[in-house]
Amino acid sequence: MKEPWTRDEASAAGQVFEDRLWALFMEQSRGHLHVFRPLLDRGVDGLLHRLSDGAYFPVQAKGRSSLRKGRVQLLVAADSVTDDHVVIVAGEVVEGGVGPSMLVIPTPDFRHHALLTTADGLPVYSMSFSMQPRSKGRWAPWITPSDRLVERFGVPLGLPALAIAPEPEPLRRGPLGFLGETEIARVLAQAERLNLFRPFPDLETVELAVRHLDTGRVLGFQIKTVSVDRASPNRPVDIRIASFRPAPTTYFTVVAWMPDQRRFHDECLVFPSEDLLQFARRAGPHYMFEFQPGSKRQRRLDRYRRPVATLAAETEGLLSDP
DNA sequence: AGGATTCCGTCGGCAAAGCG
DNA sequence: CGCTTTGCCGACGGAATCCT
Repeated sequence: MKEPWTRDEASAAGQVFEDRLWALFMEQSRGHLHVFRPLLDRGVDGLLHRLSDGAYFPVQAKGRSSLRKGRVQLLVAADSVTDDHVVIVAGEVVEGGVGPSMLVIPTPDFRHHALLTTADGLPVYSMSFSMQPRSKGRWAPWITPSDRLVERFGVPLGLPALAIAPEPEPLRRGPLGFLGETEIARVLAQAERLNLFRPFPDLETVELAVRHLDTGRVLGFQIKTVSVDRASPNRPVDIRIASFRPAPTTYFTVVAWMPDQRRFHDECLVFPSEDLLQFARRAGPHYMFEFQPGSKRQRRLDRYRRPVATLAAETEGLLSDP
């Protein structure tokens, strides 16, 4: 048994707990559940993406480095558990791993069963739960063995590992793709009520997940970048068929970099992944179509053309209640 | 023997201390 | 100031013990 975490190590312990949690999800789901982490912490520590149906689960992780009489105690500010979509996952950090069981509980249930008290005049929820699963306290319905976490998110244990198609090109997403992804993140970051997430690790076809802070709805953007100039104003966009997973929550956006002007074209494409086959064709291992920003001749793409500047507002609209 | 009582570890709750 | 840990207390419930 090593020395207990000191005070200034406590926040580090929280980080360790988070990382072990994400690793557990990846390990237990065999690739069927992907982890996204926030670019900016706005109350959600991670998004779990269930590949079978595209569902997203926002997760708030609560790790404790010491038990209190064999129990994990949580005191959380009331205003930090107001989002009903969030699932709280709490557990213990032990040397080299996590405790044998965890609390996996939706925020509304947590608020309902925890004690609402005050700390220095501010409302705080207080609770504690035992590591022993035999206990039959009020929290028992949400206590889960740490090695069966994914079942709480609708992913059965023992699934065959999801084959990850090896990418033929060593640089599947080169500097240009990163530039486009960063541009979309920059534009979306301007929306006050959107929270951005990136996959962790970076093997998801969805490259950016966007969550609305008010409605809790999530969509994933697959970002494609083309480079256009006078000589080649019309450039192909290809999507690997092996990794293409259309889902109602998945959208594509295509931005056009203009290297001679060192900026992006004002026009981009935004379309639901389920629309792709309406205008793309098969080309070997890829689906393919051409994008020419500003063109009047690609009629089938017209309904998806957008000014980049309106992307944030458009995304907020997509995530608002219908 | 059977019911009542006591005991004790666990659980829930609350406040405050500790710490950078 | 924000966050986690610590101290302390009362309620609960199962089990051991006691009483008649």
